[in-house]
Amino acid sequence: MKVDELPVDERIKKIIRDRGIEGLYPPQAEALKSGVLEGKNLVLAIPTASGKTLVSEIIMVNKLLKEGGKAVYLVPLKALAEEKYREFREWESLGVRVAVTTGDYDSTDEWLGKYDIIVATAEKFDSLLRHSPRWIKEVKLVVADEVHLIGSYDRGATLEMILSHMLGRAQILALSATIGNAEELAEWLDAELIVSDWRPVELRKGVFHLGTLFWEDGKIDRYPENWESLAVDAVKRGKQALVFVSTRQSAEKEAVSLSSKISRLLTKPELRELEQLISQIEDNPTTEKLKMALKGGVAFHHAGLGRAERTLIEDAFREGIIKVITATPTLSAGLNLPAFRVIIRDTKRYTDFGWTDIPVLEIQQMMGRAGRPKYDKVGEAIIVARTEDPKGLLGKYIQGKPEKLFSMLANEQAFRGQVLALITNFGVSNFRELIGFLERTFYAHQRKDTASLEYKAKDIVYFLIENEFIDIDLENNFIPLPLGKRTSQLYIDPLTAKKFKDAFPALEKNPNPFGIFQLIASTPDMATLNASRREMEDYLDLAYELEGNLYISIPDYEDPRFQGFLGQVKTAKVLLDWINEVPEVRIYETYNIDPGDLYRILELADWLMYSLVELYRLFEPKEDVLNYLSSLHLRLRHGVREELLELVTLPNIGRKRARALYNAGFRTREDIMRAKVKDLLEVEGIGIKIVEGLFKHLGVEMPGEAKEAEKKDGRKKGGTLDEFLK
DNA sequence: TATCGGCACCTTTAGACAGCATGTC
DNA sequence: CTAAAGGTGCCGATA
Repeated sequence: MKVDELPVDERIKKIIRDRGIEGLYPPQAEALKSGVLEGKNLVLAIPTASGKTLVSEIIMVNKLLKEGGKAVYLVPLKALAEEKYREFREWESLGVRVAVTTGDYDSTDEWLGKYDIIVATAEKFDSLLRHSPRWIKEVKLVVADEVHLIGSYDRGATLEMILSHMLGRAQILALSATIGNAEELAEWLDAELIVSDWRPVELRKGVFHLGTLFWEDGKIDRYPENWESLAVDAVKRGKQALVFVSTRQSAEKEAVSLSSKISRLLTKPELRELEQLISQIEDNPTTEKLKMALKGGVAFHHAGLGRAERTLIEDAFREGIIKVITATPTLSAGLNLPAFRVIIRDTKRYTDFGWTDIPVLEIQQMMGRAGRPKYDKVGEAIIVARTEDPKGLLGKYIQGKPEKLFSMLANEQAFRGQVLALITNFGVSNFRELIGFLERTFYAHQRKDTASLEYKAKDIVYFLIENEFIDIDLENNFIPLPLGKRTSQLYIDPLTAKKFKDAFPALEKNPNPFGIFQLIASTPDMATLNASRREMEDYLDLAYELEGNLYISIPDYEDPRFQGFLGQVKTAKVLLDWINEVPEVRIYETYNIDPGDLYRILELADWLMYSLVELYRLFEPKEDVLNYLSSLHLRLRHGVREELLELVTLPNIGRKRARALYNAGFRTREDIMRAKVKDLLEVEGIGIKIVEGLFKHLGVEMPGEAKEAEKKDGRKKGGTLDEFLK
């Protein structure tokens, strides 16, 4: 189908043609002819990179131009939200205003009212629904990207609830990977269904076993026995490869190993570019290995890397500077990062239940990464059989069908929060109405019988009443209580809120960081570290040493919570180090964690600490305790001791610069306002740009001497910070 | 007696969403 | 519930 023939606004066609697109892919054309443009719901199950985004763009913009209102685009990852936001902004030339909102970004509900397309993570939109801003009723279209995540154990329920809420209130466009029961999903959504495996780049799939590569069409290629030759071969042919493995350690090891083989194939300019790349990376134990691998044009990619490193690697791979990435599943569902050849080294994964086969759906998504649309005629996806039977892998993952999707609404933790929200935020005022709502869900559609779900809902309602989240009157009507409302808005698990509430009496008597951090770490919303076998004794000792500061009693060795408790102690200790200004690198070394792990822990602890303070407010707070908690929250956010809290509010001043300033004698805002530029520049980490920012913020005129100082800037600074850290 | 190599046993294991008020090193 | 790689520590052999 030609773009010109599209039954949409002329301005849309022009923008598409300006992108260099003249014709639509068959599945795109089919989708647009399905009736979506007339307002019908649609489930579109087609491979990644076959143009789902363009279809949704056309549908969104056409609807907005025709009817006004708003479109919401839901994604599963924050990084994906940013990516889509950048893409959609192209439509701003038509007067369509685009916004992103995730936990990282702006959240003032009414602020979003000014925008037409809102890109959001599912959880963020769920949270927005709970706050019910006025503009919600203007939402006329919801696009759910990666809708198959409805079947994800921990996050599926959220998506399912959003769609249950919006079904009938807005048009729904559900974008899915190929799944086993797309019809079922479409029936539920009262939607047209389009399934296709058409791809813009041909995909060849095969299994590699001991040097033999069995293609699905029966052809056979021979390689050296080690699977690494597949990656080396791709680079030899001037292409790139993506290698999926199951553990971080493997990713790092294989990256370094491949690097030595691939560096020989690189040209001088390529090596120089890599050197340049390496010089941009900050030093820590994790990046040391990364740098080693990068010397040969290879990188590993996993959640232990910091954000800066991740984006650096992704960008350099897109530009072709990096030839091979070895990755854990971080990359399997995330960003758009295709490569000529995808090599799947592992098809098993470690979970809470031990080692399990990775679902067909996920392996197929990894394989779908093969082939760069503008550069390759074909893409190759190869599964490596090491100990497995190659025929079995071929049958299961290449010729086999992906799994069916199952509703995960009944997942206890997710359901608990959703039931609470229905009562406190969505006006469900008795059990009958609750059941009424549940009957609209995918769970009900799929299972027909909602008896077990009702049973669970009843248990949760009792739990909520017993713990004063809600009340129930004589006519069995639900009455939301402040604890329930706040818990739902804070978006924390009711169980987390209960733990906080139960701890308040003890906390009031002895507010202290260790006890509070252990409490936070014991919460189901927190990702805790695990104490390794050899660390166990250390953390047990620490727990006994600080026993008086804990708000719980230390579990017995035989207690099933024992192992978890030690992990909580370890997590609490990391947080303790953080607020005592222990340098990051030392934290990585001491606790054997990666930068990404620390970032994650801090992000969660910050959110939960805020929630703790907010909930404490509801229970006749004592002034001094409240102040203590607020101050501890700030220390946690900035990673500083109490005395730096004032400095750290200044722009561009974090824990390091604040400490350097403080030790150099600049202890308050006034100190800085009175300071000479020359003296400030003496402080480690403070350059002319920072001083300008500080003075601007404080409303101080920049004296003329500053220009002169700028020339001198760059020489060695006094080592105040190092001195402190000794 | 110090050092090395082999071998059996032990240990460990992916990822990432949410609040709020504005700017890290 | 369904594994496999890397690390650790012991043992004995060797110089």
